[in-house]
Amino acid sequence: MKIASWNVNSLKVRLPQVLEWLGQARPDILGLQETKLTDENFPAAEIEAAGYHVAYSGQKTYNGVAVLAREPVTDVVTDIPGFEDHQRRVLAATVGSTRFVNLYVPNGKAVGDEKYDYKLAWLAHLREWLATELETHDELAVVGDFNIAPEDRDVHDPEAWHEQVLCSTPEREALAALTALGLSDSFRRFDHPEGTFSWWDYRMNNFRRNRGLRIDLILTAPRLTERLSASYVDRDPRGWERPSDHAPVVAEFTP
DNA sequence: ATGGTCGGTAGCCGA
Repeated sequence: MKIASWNVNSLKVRLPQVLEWLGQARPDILGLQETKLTDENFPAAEIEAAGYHVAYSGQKTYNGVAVLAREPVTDVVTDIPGFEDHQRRVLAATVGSTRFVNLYVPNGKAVGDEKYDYKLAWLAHLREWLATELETHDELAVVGDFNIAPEDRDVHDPEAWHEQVLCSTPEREALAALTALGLSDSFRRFDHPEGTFSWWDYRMNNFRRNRGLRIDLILTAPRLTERLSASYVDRDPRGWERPSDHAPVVAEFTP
């Protein structure tokens, strides 16, 4: 089994690349973030024609998440229970025996900004929800754009990013509170070259210079962690014409 | 030199 996560920064623009990548990578489940499409504008027919079932939760202009899967998608949840939010950032679904939680974690804008406080509150509610999801689903995967670089080795220039948004101690502690539930950062179960990132700002030729951060993660519950056979970033689509600023991240499991 | 690019939208905001 192969699962993946990709912040596409507008599915309207990136649909051809998503279809291309589905064709070559053939993931069983793919979580998309920043679709930036209302549900009535979601390109479900094109995705289904590529052999994928799909569930989506979107809004105009901002945010928006979707789950694409080769098997039917059921038991869809689009909000953190008990946390009122008009921003479409959550899509949990069951695919086969896998419980798949796809997230677009708030960016936070800057440490101390009201958006930063919203981010930390959002993550605190997420933790409570995932604790209950873990009680009911052994094969839980939590994927998405977490907008948090877990450690300094996930940052091209840790000094420049020190205590900045995406790297601050409260954000990292909020992420650590998720992994403390028993969810493993699958990427770190394997060896990787230094400077492996998943997001590179469009500005300043940051991709060419590999000035990036690893903020797109696949967290796995123990029953999936023990079956992990690979976890990596597929950098290729970031180098395509008119790319997203994020690359897909992938995890593979033995049957 | 304190910006720099995208995408969506509408003449700026968010990332």
